[in-house]
Amino acid sequence: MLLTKMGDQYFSFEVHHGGQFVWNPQVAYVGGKVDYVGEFDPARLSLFEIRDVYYKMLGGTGAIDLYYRWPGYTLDTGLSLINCDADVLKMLEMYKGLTVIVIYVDKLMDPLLVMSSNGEILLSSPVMPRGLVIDLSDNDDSTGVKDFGAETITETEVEDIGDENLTEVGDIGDENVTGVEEWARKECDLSDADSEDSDYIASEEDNDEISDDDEVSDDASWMYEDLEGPEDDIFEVNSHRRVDEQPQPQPTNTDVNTDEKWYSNPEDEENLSLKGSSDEEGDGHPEFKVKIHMANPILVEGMKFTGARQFREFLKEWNVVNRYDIEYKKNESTRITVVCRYGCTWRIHASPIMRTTTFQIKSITGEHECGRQYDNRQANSSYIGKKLLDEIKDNPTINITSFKNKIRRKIMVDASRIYSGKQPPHAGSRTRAGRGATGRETNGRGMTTSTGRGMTTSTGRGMTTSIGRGTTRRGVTTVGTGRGRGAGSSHPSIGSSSQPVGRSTGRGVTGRGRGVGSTQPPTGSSSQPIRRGTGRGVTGIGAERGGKASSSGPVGGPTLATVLQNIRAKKQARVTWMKWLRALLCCYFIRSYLCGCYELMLAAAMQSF
DNA sequence: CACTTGGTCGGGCGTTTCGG
DNA sequence: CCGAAACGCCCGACCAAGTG
Repeated sequence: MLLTKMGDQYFSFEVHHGGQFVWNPQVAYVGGKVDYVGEFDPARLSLFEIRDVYYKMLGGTGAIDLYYRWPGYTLDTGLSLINCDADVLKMLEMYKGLTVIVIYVDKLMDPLLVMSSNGEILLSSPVMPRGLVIDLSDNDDSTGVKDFGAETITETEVEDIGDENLTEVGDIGDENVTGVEEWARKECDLSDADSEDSDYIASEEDNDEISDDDEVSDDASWMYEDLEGPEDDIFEVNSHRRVDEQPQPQPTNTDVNTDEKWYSNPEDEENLSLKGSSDEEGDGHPEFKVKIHMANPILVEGMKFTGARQFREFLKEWNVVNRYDIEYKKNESTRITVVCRYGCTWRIHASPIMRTTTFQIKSITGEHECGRQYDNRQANSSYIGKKLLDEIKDNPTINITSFKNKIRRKIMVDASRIYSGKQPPHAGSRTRAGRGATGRETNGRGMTTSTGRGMTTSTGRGMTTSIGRGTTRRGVTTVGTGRGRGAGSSHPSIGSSSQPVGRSTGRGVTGRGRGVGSTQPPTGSSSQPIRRGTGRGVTGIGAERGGKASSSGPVGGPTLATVLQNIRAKKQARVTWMKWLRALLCCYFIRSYLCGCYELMLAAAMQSF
C-alpha cells in the first residue's frame, strides 16, 4: 500500500529517528524507530520541510543532521547528508520513480555558542564541542554555561502527539524558526560550498561510481516549481494521517537495530558535556561515534571504540585537527600506546576492555607542550586522499600548488613535502637505524598499514582498481596484474643515497632498530626469510624528519604529484576497467550473435537436408 | 602479607610491505 | 628479486589495586 500516486510523484518518507549512526565496522543506524510520513509533493519540498517532518510531525527536538540513503544502496555505500535544497533535489532525483524515500535523523550535539550580554551570538564554532552555550552576560548566578539544547526544546515544542505509535501531522503553519534551525541554516549556507567533502558517508569505491554523476540532471526541473511557496503547505496534503497507515518500507538490509553493548541509549545524548562524553554507558565512559566524534574529535579517558582500527582512525583525526604529531610506541591489536613525537609528556594508552573487543582509552597523561605542527605525518596521502578526493575529481587538472593550498586550507597541514611512503631514517638515526628511543616507532608510512597504505586504502591488491597496485607505473596501466608500484617509482633515489650502509644486519642492532638499549646481536634471521616483493601504492606524508630531513640527502622529493597522480589514477583505473568490461561484453555479445547465426545456419542446413 | 588480576612496558621475531 | 622498514603477535617483567 503506497500513499503515492506515481503519476503525480507524491511520495512518503520512511524516517529513521531516535537512533544514531555507528561504525561497527560498517556504518549502521542503531536504535531509534521508524515512522512513515506522507504524502508529499516533490515540487514543494525543501530542506526545511523535511526538517519539519522530524520536528513537527515526529516531535523531534535538538539539532539534527538529515541523511538519505541512496535507493538500492547500503548505509555503507550510499548515504548522503541533506545539507541544503540542492541536496534535496539530488535526493528527489535519485528517488524519482520511487515512492518511499528513506531518511535518517542523526542527532547532533548543539553548537557551542558564545553569547554577549544582550544575547547576541558572538561565536559559533562547529569545531568546538557542541552542546553548550557560554553566556558572557553579567548574570552572576550563571555559571556562564547554559544548555542551548534545552531552550531549543521549548522552542520547538510541538503538541503532544499522544500515542507513541502514532505520528500526527501538527500545524506547520507556524513559521517560527528555532534556534537550532537557525544554526542549521547558517551551517548549511556555510558548508554549502564544501558540501562535497562531507555530505555523505560512503565507501570510496562506490563514491566514485556514484558521485561522478552527482549533478542533478535537467530532469530534476520537475521539482523546481514552487519549491517554497509561502502558502503551499507541503504537509496539508496529508495532514493528520495516521502512521499505522504508512506504507511498507522498501526492502532494505541496512538497518541494524542491534543491541550491541557498546551502543548507548540515544536518549542520553540530551545530556551532553563539554568533555565530549555525550553518550555514556553505565560506567560513565563515552563511546566513540563516527558522525559526532570524527567531526569533532575529542580524546576522553575511558572513551570506547569498536576496535583498535577505529581508535587509530580517530586518533589520526584528532591529531590532524589539533595539529599534533604523534609516535606510536605500541601499535597492536591489543594495545596502542602513543606519545608525542616531539618529546612532550603527552601520552595515551588504549587497550581492549577485558573479555571484550571494545577498545578503550585507559590513560591519557601529560600534555602537549610542543607547538602546533603543520606537517603532521598522520595526514598521509590516504588521509588527504579521502579528504580531497572529490576536489580532485571535480578539478582533475589541479596543479601542485593549488592542491597544496587546498590541503593547507582544508586540513591545516603543510604538504610542502609529501614523501614517499617509505623513507630512509633521518640523519640522526642512521647509526642505530631506529627512530626515537626505542626504535620501533612507526615511521614514513606511519600508521597507514592497518587501513592500507598510501593510496591503496580500500583498494587492495590483485585485480584491483587501486591507485597503488595495478595502476600506473611509469604511465603504463597495469590494471589486473596485481603488480606495479603505482606512482612511487617516479621517485628515484629515495633510499639508496641515504640508506645507511650495512643496514642488512637484520633486526638486531641496526636492522629493526630496537634502539639504543637493544643488546640483541644480529641474528641469523637477519636477512628476512620472506621476500614477497610486492610493491604497492606509494606515498604517505612523511612530514618532517625532525628537521633533519633535508640534511639526510634526498628524501624522495616532494611526491605531492604522486598523491595527485594516485587520485587521478584511481579514477583512471576505474575508467580502464570500464573499458575492459565493455570490451568483454562486446566479445560476449559478438559471440552470442555469432553463435546465434551459427545455430540459424545449422538449422537452415538441417532443414535443407 | 600473600596471592590474584589487570594494566603497562620492553623486547624478540616472524610476517608483510615497499622502493629500488 | 632483494634489502629495508614497518606491523603485529608473543612473551616476560614490573607495578598497582583488590581480595582473602
